[in-house]
Amino acid sequence: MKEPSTSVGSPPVPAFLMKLWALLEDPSNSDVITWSWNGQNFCILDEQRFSKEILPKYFKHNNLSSFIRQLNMYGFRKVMSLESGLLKSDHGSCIEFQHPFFKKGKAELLENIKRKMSTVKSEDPHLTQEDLQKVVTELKDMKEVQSDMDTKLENMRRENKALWKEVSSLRRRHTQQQKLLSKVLQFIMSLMRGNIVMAPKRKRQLTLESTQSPPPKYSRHILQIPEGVQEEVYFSSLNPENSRNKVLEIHEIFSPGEGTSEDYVDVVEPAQSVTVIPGTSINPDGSVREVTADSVGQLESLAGPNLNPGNSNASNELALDVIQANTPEDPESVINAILNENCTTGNADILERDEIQDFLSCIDASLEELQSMLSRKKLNVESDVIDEMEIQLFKTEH
Amino acid sequence: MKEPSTSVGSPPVPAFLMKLWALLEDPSNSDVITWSWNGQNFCILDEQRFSKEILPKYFKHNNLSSFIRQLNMYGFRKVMSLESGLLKSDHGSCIEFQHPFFKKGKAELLENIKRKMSTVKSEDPHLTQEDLQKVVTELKDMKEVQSDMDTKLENMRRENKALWKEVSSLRRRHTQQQKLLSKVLQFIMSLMRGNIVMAPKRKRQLTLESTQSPPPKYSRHILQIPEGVQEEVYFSSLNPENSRNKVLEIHEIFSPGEGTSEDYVDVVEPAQSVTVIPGTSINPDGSVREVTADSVGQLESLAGPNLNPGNSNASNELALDVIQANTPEDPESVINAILNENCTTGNADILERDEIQDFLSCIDASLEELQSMLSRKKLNVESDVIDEMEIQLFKTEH
Amino acid sequence: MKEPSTSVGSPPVPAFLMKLWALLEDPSNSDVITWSWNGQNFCILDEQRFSKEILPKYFKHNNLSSFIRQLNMYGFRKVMSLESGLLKSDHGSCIEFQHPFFKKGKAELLENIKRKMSTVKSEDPHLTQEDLQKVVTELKDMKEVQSDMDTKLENMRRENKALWKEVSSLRRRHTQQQKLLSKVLQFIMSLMRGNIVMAPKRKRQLTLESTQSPPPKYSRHILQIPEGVQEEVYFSSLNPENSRNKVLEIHEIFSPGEGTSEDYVDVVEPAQSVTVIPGTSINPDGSVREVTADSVGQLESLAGPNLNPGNSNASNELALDVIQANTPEDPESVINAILNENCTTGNADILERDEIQDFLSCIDASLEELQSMLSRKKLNVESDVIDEMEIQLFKTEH
DNA sequence: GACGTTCTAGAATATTCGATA
DNA sequence: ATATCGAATATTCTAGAACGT
Repeated sequence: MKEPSTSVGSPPVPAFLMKLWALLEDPSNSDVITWSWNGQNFCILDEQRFSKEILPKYFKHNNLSSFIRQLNMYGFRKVMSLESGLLKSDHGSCIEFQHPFFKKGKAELLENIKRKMSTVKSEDPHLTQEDLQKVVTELKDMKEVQSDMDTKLENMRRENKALWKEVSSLRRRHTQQQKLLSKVLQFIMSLMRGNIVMAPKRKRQLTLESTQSPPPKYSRHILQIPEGVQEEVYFSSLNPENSRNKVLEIHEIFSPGEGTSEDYVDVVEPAQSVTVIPGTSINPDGSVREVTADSVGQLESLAGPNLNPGNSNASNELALDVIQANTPEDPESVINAILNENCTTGNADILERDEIQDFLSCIDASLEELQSMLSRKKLNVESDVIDEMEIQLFKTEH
Repeated sequence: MKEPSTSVGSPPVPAFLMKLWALLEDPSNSDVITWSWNGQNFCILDEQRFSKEILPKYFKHNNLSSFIRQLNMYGFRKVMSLESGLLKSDHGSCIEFQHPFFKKGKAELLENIKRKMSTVKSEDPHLTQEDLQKVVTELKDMKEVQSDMDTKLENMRRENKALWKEVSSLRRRHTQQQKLLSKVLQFIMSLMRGNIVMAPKRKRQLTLESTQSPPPKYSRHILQIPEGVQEEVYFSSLNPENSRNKVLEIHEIFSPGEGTSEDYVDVVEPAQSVTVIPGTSINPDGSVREVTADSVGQLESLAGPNLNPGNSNASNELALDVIQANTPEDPESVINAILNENCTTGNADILERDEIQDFLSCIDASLEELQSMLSRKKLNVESDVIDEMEIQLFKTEH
Repeated sequence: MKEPSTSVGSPPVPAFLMKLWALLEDPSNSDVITWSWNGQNFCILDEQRFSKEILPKYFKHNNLSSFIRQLNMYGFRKVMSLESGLLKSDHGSCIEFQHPFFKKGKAELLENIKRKMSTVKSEDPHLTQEDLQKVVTELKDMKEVQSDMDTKLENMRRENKALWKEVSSLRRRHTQQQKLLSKVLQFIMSLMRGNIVMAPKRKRQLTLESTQSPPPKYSRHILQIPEGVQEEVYFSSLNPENSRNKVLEIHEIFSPGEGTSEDYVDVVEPAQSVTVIPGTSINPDGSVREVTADSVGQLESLAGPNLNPGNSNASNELALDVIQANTPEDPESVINAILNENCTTGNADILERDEIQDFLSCIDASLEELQSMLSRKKLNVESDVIDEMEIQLFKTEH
């Protein structure tokens, strides 16, 4: 008959299991406790005698409950018999237990039977309550924190709205300033030229293509001006190819009838008001509206205000259109466009190039005129010229 | 002998207690189970007989353990006897139990004995524990997330501070630039007029107060320039309709093709320089300080230091004051003011007025001086001068 | 005949079901309780005998109601027979029950029969459970809130990036504009000086190095201009102290008394254009890239492409270098630098110096050239023309 | 610290009673 | 009135925990 080994090398089988095994193997106990008929389980046939006679021989007690406790501790389970719940089942009290690794004749399985661990986990249910309280407290704290953060966020959103508005305003003003500056430049240049051109005979010469003088050496020189020098851009507007009439146009521009300055804002605004605020957009009319991520608003470009005077005035709009075309409905992409837009490339260069060209040709023209003029005589500013000017002014202001 | 009542009115005493009481009161059981010597506890003298003979007579089972379970359920405790630890005390196995409200002869106390609640809560403690663990884990995660977000927020706050400062700086510079530009314009205008006035015969008239000619219509007239039309202020005087000189060029400048009127806003814009940062304000001197929502700080304007020269130095302050007056202590409202501020209205006009005044008086003064100067000598612009000028331009662009 | 197994691995079938099954399988009970004709249900044929004879053999009671209670507990339902509506059909009182998983011969279905849960729970665990549920719900809510906030944050980050880029662009353009303006001023100045200096006697003096006359007071004067007063730089050359014309006015304008350098910063400002965005930096070329707090990137300046014409093209780089030197690797500190940057100090002076030098030399050169040019021809502006203009002006201002 | 003994508690099912629809 | 259910108690089996070895 196989005996469970307590040899070294293998984990020692607990004493209880060894005793239980021995207890069952002892034929002298077979009328009190024995394997079940198929050797799968074991049965305590006489509870009374077992506890009072057998148990003390193997253990330090005579309590069936203690024995059962041990069985449970090692994972044994009671086998429910049909007659378990009988009202008058006085005698057939067969207490049957079972364990997957406790089978008759299979002593080698015993080492698989593990005692349940001490379950050292303090007072779970009790602590749970305390912990839950802590959790609730923390939750409350976190909620406050969240609330604070949300407030901060909202404040920053407002800040940013204001910032965008401010930047938009700055941009607008800058554009206008730029235009003003351009005008001053033009004015200065025309003044110079004007003084020259003013000569009665010279008027004709303003037509660009019709000069007989040698092409301006200067212009050649000017052409060598390194690009990237934006300043030159602005001068481009100075050189109307054949400017003779311009004035009329200006006139219109400057006299919007009532001419309250605010009127200009509106009229103007649409064109440059291209500003995009993520989460916020500034409408063409200057009003700010929110653009939630969810309700994607319309894209708007940051494309700077066009200062393009003269003929190159469409360049910025162009750039804008490009962006808008790409992302007509997606603010995200607009933002991305802004963020990814290479400032050193793209429209800037284009503009610059154009402007430079413009500028240079302007200067060429001016020089040409100057040359031709100067070649003949001094400049005389004649009264009729002024006359014309004033008349012009008068009209426009109306 | 008193019998525990099951009468109405008082909470019914559980069957177990009634049975236990009856069981102890029955003298026929006294050799198996009985009150202790002092009537404070009760003892099971013969475990075997008790479970197999007595119990079935009172309960639906014959298990001592079930009986003990009930005792425990009602709060009874086992009384540890001295011989409990003895190994061979098989016979004196007196199982003794006790309960504060279970005393011999005190049946009225029985109703104080409460069965322990069912504690049936499915898998509450177990699942609760697991769930609570999950909750705690999530809480920790969320805390980290919160922390991260807070950091991000703080960074953005700093960013925005810098942004505001930057924008403030830009605005300030823009304003100054604008002023500079205005002055240039003034200068140009006065120059032009100066040149004109230079005419020998006309000199007189330019002196404002000391002319025999009609009183200075100009100054008077100038003052009548319609407000709000700043551009016209600056340039209107320059371009008489039919003038063939300057005007031409200027003309071009002013007509950037499509000629959106937006260009004009800028000139007026300076008035807008009142900006407030929520949570952050930029002091007039450019320093940034924090304004928490709690400790509402004072609103302050981004309006750069006023460089207003001459008499119009109060214009910016004016605009600022307006806003501050409205919202002297509430940054929120200031932000709102910015956001809702109607770009086409407001202080702009005020400023304009001032600026115009300023401008006009400046011009007046300039003219005066020019007159007096010019009265002595005459300016001659020679053609080669122009030449040089262009050369000069070329050089600088290098 | 199949017997319901109590083997391991499968959830144990409750005793009640086992007993019920055994009870029905026992032919000795067939006259009291049995399967229905089709094996779908089972019937209690004799209520009396069933409860009083059969039940006690299987259960701890003899109450039909208790048995039925158990049936209900396990989901059995009574089958309403046709005679159910009959008034006195006591004899054929066939009590029939049914369960979808309780079918004759289908013992394997028994394990699908589940007892209804106890439903009752004590207060403590119950509340704990509810509380935990609340906590879990709150946690979920908070997570959503967090997610929302994170989204908002991200949007704002993008916004700010765009803002920074925009501001950078504005700054760049402003700087360029400023330079343009400076040139205009220079030009005007040289023009003026030309005009004035044009006076035969004055020419000599303008030549800087080669004059026999007293050294150019202008240049000297200019050099003496207190630093930090940039405005004066630009114009100082214009107004030799005693010049009585325009220049004076301009002068005043540009020197706002105390003349803290900050006022001039703007003119000079380009140097300050070093701005760093926490979490985001704008490269010199204007592109924006992210700078995480972790991987601290390099500070970079917003300083637009340097448009510095002439010799002063290094000014911007200079300023940038200064800041970078201070905080070569720490974006935080850069931000701080921006925030704490004293607008009235620092690099501005440096730049100014350079610019001034540049400017002055430019002007000197211009003057020289102008002188030499003007010495040859003269421009005559005739008075009557001027007259007309002024009249015109008067009119237009209407 | 693992194991053993004991007492008590947990948990599921079982039994009973009464409420409810 | 019946069928189902709620709830308290009861019974059983298993687990927790204290204490000792």
